[in-house]
Amino acid sequence: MDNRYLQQFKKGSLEMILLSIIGRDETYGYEIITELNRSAAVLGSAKEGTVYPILYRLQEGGLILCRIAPAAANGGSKKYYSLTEKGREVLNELIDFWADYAACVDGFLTAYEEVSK
Amino acid sequence: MDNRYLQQFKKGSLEMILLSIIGRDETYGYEIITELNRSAAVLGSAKEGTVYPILYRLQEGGLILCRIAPAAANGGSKKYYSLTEKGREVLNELIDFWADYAACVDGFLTAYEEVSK
DNA sequence: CATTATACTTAGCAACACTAAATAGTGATA
DNA sequence: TATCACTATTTAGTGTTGCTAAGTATAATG
Repeated sequence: MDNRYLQQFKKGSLEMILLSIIGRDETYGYEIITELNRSAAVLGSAKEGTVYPILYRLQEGGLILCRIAPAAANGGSKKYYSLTEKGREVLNELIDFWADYAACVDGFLTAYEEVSK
Repeated sequence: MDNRYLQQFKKGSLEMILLSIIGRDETYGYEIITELNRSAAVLGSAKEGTVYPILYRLQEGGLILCRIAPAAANGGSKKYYSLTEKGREVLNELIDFWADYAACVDGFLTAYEEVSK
């Protein structure tokens, strides 16, 4: 299974996933990375160079906001992110849109399977 | 709803969708475009600059092969594409992978909805 | 003091969908 | 026959995204 497809599938949905994680409770980049690597093996291993730029982009777009916490035990200082009102609205729209989109894709795949079986 | 997300969601899955359409029956670029625009409104309007490069890429990778048909009534000559054995294998793997991937995404989204309701 | 773990930053790259325009053949219509 | 509409394909250039790979910085541990 070519790893290229995984990389492409992620596009767009990774941003939505980060919003949904932050929407559960405020969290920071490193924790998001470890969470993804622990509970989402199908996504492959999430890297810093992927996650942090998404966080900056979301902040830039006003979808999340940042609270800097002092350095905790054994580590650097954390940047806690939480959803803004706009972020929550966009996430809810994205969730609806994702459902439509996935249903559309499934439509093509089942149509293929109907014919090819 | 920012149109940007749609464009990103498509990445990777559009290639899979084209494979599934070709896998139903041999077809050509223009027909794929009209089919997408007719029955997949959620994908937005499919453009030539999107579909044809994917076809070339799939052919390059040995997933589909091409048969040139003479000009039909009222139109130019068509290039009919069909799945190769390799293409069928890859498509089947992609379908399985897509199911896992979509389930993973849905997992994050429902986890968010559990908390935020 | 070196190591380990935590936490964030960023320059450069590759892949993909899109924009936009072009080419070319066919049939109909005036 | 000149023009238009429709069919069908091609392709150069662009923007967004995730990844690679390297770096900075803090604090506990031994």
